[in-house]
Amino acid sequence: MYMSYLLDKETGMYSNSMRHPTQTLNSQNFMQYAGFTSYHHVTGISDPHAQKTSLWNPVYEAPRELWSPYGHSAGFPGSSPVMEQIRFSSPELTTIPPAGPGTLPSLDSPTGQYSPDSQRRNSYTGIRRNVHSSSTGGKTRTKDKYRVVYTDQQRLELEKEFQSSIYITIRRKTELALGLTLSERQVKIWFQNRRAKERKITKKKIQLSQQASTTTPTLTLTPPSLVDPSNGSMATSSSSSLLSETIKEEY
DNA sequence: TTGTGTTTTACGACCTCC
DNA sequence: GGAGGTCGTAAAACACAA
Repeated sequence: MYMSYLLDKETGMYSNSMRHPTQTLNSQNFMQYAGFTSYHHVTGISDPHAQKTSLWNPVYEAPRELWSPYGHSAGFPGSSPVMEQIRFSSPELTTIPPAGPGTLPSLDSPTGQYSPDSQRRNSYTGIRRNVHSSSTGGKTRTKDKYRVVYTDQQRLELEKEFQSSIYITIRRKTELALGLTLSERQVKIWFQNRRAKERKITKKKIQLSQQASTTTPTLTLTPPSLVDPSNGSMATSSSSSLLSETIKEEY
């Protein structure tokens, strides 16, 4: 067990975690992403596995029962009302434009200096990039612990994969690790942390809905106006940003 | 600018499954 | 026994109000 850890650390871990100035998303691949979390820059860029996603083999999905303890009802985590709201409250998850077929956006894209966050808080991104480019190889080290900041690109792809399935297969983990130049261990841990985050959000949602039901019984968790009547998914743009704001306020 | 709260990586402990 | 799961936590990175 620990052998693999060491191998990971020696090979892939932290090898590329420096946030290079050019290692950001191409502007055309970004969409407004108001409220998933303040740190995410998730959006509609081309999904290298878009076809694969649509043809996602259920075999690769984690057992459904594994979701239930964490507020996931049977089926995709988004199938419960709570999860539905959470999962599809992010514009980038509902309004991803059909991007170029099956390629990861170039990490070297010279035009990739744009992100939703950069729109919202330019000063922040500037500082942020300076921090990562000027520190010791993009790593910060205190005592014996590293904590690197993943690039927008890496987060985006990981997030998209998470939307496909909250559990990643070994194969996809390997592919993602290669594609994002992360170690498989990093991908695995990212998914673990992401699931924990999802559970946390779900828990919060449930608490709030319970509180709301006790105070205002008629209050619905998902206003009909936020649901796209055509397909039942969350509406986009303004309505989603409204919902995102709601989620954001919960923190 | 600074203090404080939140989010994001990363890890260890422990558990389950194969 | 190894791999990967959750849970809890540390600490860096970041947001934001004062």
